[in-house]
Amino acid sequence: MDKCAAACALENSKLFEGIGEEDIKHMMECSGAKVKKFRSGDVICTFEGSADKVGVLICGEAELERVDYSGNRTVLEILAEGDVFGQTLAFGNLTGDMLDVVAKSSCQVVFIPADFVSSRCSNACFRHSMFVRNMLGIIASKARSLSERIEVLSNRTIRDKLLCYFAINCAKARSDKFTMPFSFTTLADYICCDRSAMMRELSQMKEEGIVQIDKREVKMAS
Amino acid sequence: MDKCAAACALENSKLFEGIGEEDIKHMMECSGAKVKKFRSGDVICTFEGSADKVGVLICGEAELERVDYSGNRTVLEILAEGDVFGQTLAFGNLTGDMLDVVAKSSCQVVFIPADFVSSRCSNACFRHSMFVRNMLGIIASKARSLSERIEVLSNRTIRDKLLCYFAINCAKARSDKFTMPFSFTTLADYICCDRSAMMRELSQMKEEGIVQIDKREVKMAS
DNA sequence: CGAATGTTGTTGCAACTGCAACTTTTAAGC
DNA sequence: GCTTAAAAGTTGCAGTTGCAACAACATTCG
Repeated sequence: MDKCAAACALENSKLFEGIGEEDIKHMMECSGAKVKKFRSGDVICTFEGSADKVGVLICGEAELERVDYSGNRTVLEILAEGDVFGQTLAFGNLTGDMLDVVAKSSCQVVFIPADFVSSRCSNACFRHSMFVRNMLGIIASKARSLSERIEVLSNRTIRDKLLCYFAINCAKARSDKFTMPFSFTTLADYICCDRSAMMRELSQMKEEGIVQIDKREVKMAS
Repeated sequence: MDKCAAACALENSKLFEGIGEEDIKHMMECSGAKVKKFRSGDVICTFEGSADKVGVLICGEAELERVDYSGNRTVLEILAEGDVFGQTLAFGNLTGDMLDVVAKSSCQVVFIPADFVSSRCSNACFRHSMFVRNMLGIIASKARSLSERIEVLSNRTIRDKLLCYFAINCAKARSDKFTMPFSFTTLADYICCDRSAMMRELSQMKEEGIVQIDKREVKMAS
């Protein structure tokens, strides 16, 4: 038995916030949604001929990854509990690269047919509008985090990307320090640059006294 | 009189799709939304102490721009008719840089208090849920275009960024060519690199016969 | 425990890119 | 139609970055 299955249930998800257990059950039937479980390393979803479903990560951690023609892996998105992914919402995979969502720990995922979200519920579920409203909140926060990443990526040098990323996270923590949610290897993917080049830049910044780094805690000089 | 004011009205916006003219009028009052007009060059919105409003570009073109501490202008987003912007949805302006939405032509914008979108309508408007559903569609398409840009930016070299951008747009046009919606100067901002460096790369690519460029029409070699 | 796997940290070098400083073309405004 | 501003197109150069190839830790797991 994995932790995930025991600890989490549908009613804890942002998606069903404010909706009673009974109603959720009814909606799951009404929409034709399905819950699936995955183990760390499993491919949750590939953007190939997949039907138009929306996936919601109920619990666990996952990543949306791209593998381009020359084999480079890029983390396009880091997905946490409550995050949404899906063909309609994300990438149309227009470039032909491999694109998939991979579990980074034990995961539980709900797949909901996209038309249930966007159309009127044909069964006229009582809670349907609440569900749409919750979905709105989730996607809005997704848009926020995408925007945030673009803000980081819009910087032209590695140093500026790092400073921007650090500044944003310090601001979030309302402090001059914060703890990175992932490894430096993943950070390099997140800011889209070579890991060794990033490490070189980090070393220099440490030497110049701009930042202090202890494990995954980053502290910026005032 | 500018074209914009004559040609467009609220009911043509995606936001009010499927909602009757009368209902729209009622909702506008109910929500406390306001319509404002802008001319090319006007600053539509600054992300300073602004209240929590959602802006919808009803007609015209605008850009979300950032000006960093050293004066570099970056186009963070290109906004077209029906696009949404706002503090909650976009950047929290955590880095302290200047951030504003600037009109690129005559524009009409609706400002809607954010709580009207996310909360239950206290007046229990009949069309409120339809409105939320439309907003969902708009934000989802925004998330899509943000994702698309991240896909472009995640490439490490200018050449790969260009190829990615071209590939996506050819795929959208279902053709081996497409017409750029903006200038090369703006494209450089969009892919976040130096314009002259981009032009240099483009020249080389033309020489190598990878692409053909005529004005704003880009054609890729099969 | 020891092996295997993943993360951190470094370095040399060639290639790429940002910057500055121009000229030439287009487009826009009066 | 003329003036002005914006966009396109070039180039040299110095500084940055990607790439390849390691070494040193750290973690996980049978």
